[in-house]
Amino acid sequence: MKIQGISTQTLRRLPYYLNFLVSSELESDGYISASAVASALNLNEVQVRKDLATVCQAGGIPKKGFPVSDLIEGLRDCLGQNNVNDAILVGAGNLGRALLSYKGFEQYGLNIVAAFDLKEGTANGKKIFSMTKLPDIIKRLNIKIAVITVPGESAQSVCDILTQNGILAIWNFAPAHLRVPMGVLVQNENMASSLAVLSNHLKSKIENSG
Amino acid sequence: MKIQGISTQTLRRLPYYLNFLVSSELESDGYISASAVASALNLNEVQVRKDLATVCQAGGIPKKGFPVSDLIEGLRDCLGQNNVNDAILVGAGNLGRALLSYKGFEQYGLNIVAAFDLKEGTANGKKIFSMTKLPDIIKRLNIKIAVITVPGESAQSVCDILTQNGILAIWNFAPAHLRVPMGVLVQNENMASSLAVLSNHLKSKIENSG
DNA sequence: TAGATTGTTAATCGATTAACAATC
DNA sequence: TAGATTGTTAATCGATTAACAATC
Repeated sequence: MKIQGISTQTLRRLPYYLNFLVSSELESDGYISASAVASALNLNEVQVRKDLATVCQAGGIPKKGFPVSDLIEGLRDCLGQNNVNDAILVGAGNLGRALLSYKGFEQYGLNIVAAFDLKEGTANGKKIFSMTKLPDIIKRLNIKIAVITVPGESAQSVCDILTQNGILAIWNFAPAHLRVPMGVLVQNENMASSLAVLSNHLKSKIENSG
Repeated sequence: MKIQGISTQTLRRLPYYLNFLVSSELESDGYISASAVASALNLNEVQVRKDLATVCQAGGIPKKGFPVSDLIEGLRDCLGQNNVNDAILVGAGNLGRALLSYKGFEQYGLNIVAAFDLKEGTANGKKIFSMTKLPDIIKRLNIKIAVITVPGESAQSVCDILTQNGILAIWNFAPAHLRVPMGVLVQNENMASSLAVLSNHLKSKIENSG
C-alpha cells in the first residue's frame, strides 16, 4: 500500500473521481478510460491519467482503460474510507451543532465520537462534554483528529490544548490562522476565504458589464 | 477602485489579514509592518508585503509600515464587505439548515435572503420556498449569488436552473463537479476534499511511526 | 495492421521565495 | 548617518499541460 507522496492537489481531486466512478459503475463494462473521466469532470486528460495511475497500482491497459473496481478500491484506500477515522469536535455553537447533525461525514470516513464546549449540555440529542473532560477522552479513545468550530478568538488556545493531547490533524472552521507544532496538519475550511473569491469575481463581473 | 487581477491565492489570504488587523488595531500606533503581520500569521514576509501593497493603493512607508486604517478599508473593499451581497440557498437538508442558521456569513458580507427546497416548509423559523418559485424570486430580488447544499445527484440540475436564471457565482457544498457556462464562477467548499487531505496525512503519520 | 489509450519526458505557467536596490 | 522597511527583479518550486513514444 504505497500511499505516501500523493500531492495535495491530486488528493483533493480523488473524491470527485470516486463520486463519478461509483455513480457510473453499473453502466461501464468494467473498464473506464482516463479520457472518459476527464471529459465527464471537465479536467485535463493527462492530469486524470496521472491521478488514476497513482491510485491504481496495476496501471491502466492501453485501448481499454483502468479497471473500475480497482480504481474504486484504490480511491477508498487513499481516502481512508476503508478505515473510518474517529474524531472529536470542539465548539458547539451554530456551525458546530450543524456539523454534528450533518450525516455526510460518515460517508467519507469521518466519525465524530464526541463534542465539547465550555459548558456541558446537549445538542440535537447528542451530549456536549465540558472542555475539562477533553484530555481524558482524547486519550481514552485514542483520537487523532479534531474539528474546531469555536469563535476565532479562542481557536488558538483550543488548538494548543488539542495538540498537547496528541491530536495530529485539525480541521479548522474558525476564521483564524493556527500555529501548530511540526508534524500536525491543519486543514482550513475557511468560509471567509471562499466568500472572498466569490464576491471578488462578482464585483469584477458587474463592473465590467456596467 | 482597482480590484481586478488579484490572484486567487492572495484573495484567500485577505480575510486572515483583516481578521488580524481588526483584532490588533487598538494596540498599534496607526501603522503596521508587513514583517509584523507575516510573523503573526506565520507567512512569508515578501508575500505579505505584496499582498498588502495590492490592497493599499497608497503603498507602505519605509521604516513605518502600512497605515492600518487604510489597510482595513482596502481589505473590506476587496472582500466585498462594504457592500453586502444578497444570496439564496438551495437545499434545506442538514447542511443547508445549518448554514441558514449560521450567523457568521453576515459578518463577511453575505446575506442569505431566501432558501429553497423541493417542497415548501420552515426551518429554524425561516420559510423555505418551493423550487418552482426560484426563477421569480431570483429575478425580483436581482440575486447573483447562490449557495448549493443539495445532494450530489441533484447538484448539476439545480446548478443549471440557477445559471439559466442569471446567477453569476455559486458556492457549492455538494460533492459534485459542476459544469457552468463561461463567466459563472463555482467556488467549491468540498468537505470530502479536505477530509481526503486530513486522513491521508494521518495515515502516513501513523504508518511512519508504527 | 491501425487506432485508441496508456505512460513518460519536456515545456509552460502561476505562485512563492530570495536577493537586492530604494527610501524614509 | 544608520537601520528598518518598502518595493522590484530574478530564481525557485510545484502543478499543469503539451508532445511523443510505447503498447495492447
